[in-house]
Amino acid sequence: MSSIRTPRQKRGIDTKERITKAAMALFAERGIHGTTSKQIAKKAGVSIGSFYSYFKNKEKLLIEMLEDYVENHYDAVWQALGSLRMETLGRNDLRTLILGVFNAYELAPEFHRQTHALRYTDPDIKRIYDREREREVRQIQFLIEQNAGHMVPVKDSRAVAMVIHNAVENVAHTAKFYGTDISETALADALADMIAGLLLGNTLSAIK
Amino acid sequence: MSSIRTPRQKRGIDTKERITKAAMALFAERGIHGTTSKQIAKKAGVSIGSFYSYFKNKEKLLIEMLEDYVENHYDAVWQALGSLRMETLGRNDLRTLILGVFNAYELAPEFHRQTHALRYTDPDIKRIYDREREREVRQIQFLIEQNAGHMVPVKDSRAVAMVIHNAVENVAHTAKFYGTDISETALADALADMIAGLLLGNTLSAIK
Amino acid sequence: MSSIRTPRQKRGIDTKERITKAAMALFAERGIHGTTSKQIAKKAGVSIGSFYSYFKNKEKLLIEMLEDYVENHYDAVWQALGSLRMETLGRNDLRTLILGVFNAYELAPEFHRQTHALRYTDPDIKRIYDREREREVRQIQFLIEQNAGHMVPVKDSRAVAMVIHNAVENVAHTAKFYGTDISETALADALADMIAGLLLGNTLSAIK
Amino acid sequence: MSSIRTPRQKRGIDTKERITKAAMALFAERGIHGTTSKQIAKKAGVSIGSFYSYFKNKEKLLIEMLEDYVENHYDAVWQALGSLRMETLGRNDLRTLILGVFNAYELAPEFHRQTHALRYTDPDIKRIYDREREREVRQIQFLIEQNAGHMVPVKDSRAVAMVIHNAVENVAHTAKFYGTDISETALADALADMIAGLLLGNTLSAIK
DNA sequence: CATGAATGAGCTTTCATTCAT
DNA sequence: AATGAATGAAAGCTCATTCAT
Repeated sequence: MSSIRTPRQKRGIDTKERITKAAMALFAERGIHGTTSKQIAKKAGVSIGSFYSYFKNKEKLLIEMLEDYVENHYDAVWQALGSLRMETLGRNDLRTLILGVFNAYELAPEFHRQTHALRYTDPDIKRIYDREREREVRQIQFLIEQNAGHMVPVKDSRAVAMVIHNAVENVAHTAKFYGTDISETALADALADMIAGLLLGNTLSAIK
Repeated sequence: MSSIRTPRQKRGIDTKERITKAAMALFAERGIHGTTSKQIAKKAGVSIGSFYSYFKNKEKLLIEMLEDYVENHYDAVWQALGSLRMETLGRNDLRTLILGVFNAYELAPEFHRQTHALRYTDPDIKRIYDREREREVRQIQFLIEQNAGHMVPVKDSRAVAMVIHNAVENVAHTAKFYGTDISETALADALADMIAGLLLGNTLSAIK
Repeated sequence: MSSIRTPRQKRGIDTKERITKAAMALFAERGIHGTTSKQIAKKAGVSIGSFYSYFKNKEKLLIEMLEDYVENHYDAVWQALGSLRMETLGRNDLRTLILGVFNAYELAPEFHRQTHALRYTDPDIKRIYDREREREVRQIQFLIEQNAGHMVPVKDSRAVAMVIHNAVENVAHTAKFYGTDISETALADALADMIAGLLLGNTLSAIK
Repeated sequence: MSSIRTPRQKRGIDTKERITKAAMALFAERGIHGTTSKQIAKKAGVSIGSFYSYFKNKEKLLIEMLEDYVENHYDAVWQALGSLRMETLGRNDLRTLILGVFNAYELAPEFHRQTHALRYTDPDIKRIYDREREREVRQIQFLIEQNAGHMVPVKDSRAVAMVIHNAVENVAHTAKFYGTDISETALADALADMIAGLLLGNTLSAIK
């Protein structure tokens, strides 16, 4: 019966958004597992019944929020790309890109952290993050292949792209989630050197 | 008060071990959050009362198991190190080390995956993994500094060590937790190239 | 969070009352400590979830019930007062008042007995009974002071009021809770004589 | 089987006493319900198995302790009596006796408070306190009857004795358990006046 | 005799979800 | 459409007591 409502009018859209906003705030504040559907409904100023007419269940709400989020995160990650000219791509451009990635985590760090935890555990969430990873790896791979002429030749561009992606992602997590006494710029420098060493065969920047 | 039993006799040690074994199996099978203390006790063939006389609560059991585990994991990660001579450390030695790290994940992959998820969420677990990371980063940093003579000079050895650690860790997670169509050896090759590019300034191996 | 429901509609009020009634019956039957929240819910024909949406916990239920009860008990204790004229207050009026107090215990003797036991032990319950005692002592003190003209002068009217209160209370407990072979009227007579001896300086009644 | 040990040798007596002492301290500290048999055994430096070979169960321990205690309490209550000459018993002697009763509560006030709470609830404890009350009431009644010549004649000496006992007991509880801003001496004065008014027909003391 | 490991019934409480109004 | 009262499975944990060693 009770089919899930897909809001078409303004009021419905507002309500759905209010729920999403409330959930985002509460997830950040007390964790996903620590937040109950009642709390979300209350914070959104909506009855629990309404909540369940907009979202089949808590899990579906989370999935929907996450799909939205990764879209935005992806855009934020790659927005710096537009301003770079590939033919002259150098170690400092890598550094800029990396800092752009770090920045993208400011969008909703707690939500990212919380959901990424579930990637190890929840198959639906894993699927979303895996799909996202695939997109980013392909993007990196595309860049490598497009610029093969200016770079050290690469045996397995997909493996290389994956390794670069994983390195950047985990260093971003260290910087943004786990914390470290090392500064973000120092991390970005080392990371840029490492990737430059691989792709550009040029480690002079590290020597400087 | 509720003094936790520290078993001294054979029987007590057996019991504690049986609980730990049962927990390990169940955590892998249905996840940490999906496993109840009653289930663990039942699988261990022990009363729930016994469970709670050996462990203050589920959390404490987990912590104790994890402390044990990371110790073993650390040993497994670095065991390949003994057979290497630093003066001649080359790209292929890095590759061997990396495959050794991948291998260390076979110890208890599901347990590692499940607990690492909680690193984002549970402060006690975060502390353990952070401590472990520190240990490994220091080890890498030590290697870098010891072999400074044979390597490309490095500006900030701690940041470099952290970046290398993060890269290897996340690629291992991709290989062992998230899954990918890329083979482990291809990943290890790309990773070895990347680190060699940074430290050895020598990417010919990638070109071969 | 776990916002406790304050029922506004008929259904909710019914439910809350059903819980209260069931609790009252079970407390009398098997004691407060011997009654579980599940039993109460079951007897009230309500789910355990409902129980906990009306009362934060068993303790809070008890407190709410007790606050209600002492209010009614107080009214019952003093209702006989209205018909007395102070200027002519005599030993027999005291006797009437005392029997009125005894009677007030018929409201819910088991509940009174059970909760009064906790006065020695539970701070919240102690607070309620202490507040009630204060109210009654003030009432007695007021009567003494209002009628100072017709009475033996009293040095410390508050101490005297407390002593009278305590005497009447404990004799009522003997009559209603602990039991004795002495009849209630005999106790009331002795008590009236004692108080009359103190306030009216007139113990002839005892001789009669 | 496991019949309860009645210790005849010194060591056994010591052990039993150590358990009793430990229980007394813990009952005072955390309440009777808040104390577990394990805690008692631990504090007594005895195994839980030993505990149960000296006492059939926690309840029996409590009963045994209480029987002992009321004996001592009774002695303490009446010790002031020896020094009084009945023929000349006056209001101030009553006051002295009352202060003696108050004092007797210093023996183990928390234990008295805790156990007296159970009088309303636990039949075995009720029996002990009822028996004790009977003893004291008889003692008072005896005094009244012995001194009938010097006193206002009394209709029902048993009822009078009960009323006096109840008054004194409850005022002692107010002073020692519930607490009040009225001083103990003020309470004793008012109480002495009240009893004197009943027995001695003499309230001049109150007037001074 | 002493020990303390083991037992397990039973308690309180939470929360995702449903459905009558 | 919106509401929120009602549900109940299920979790974590305690503690008096027993009995094999």
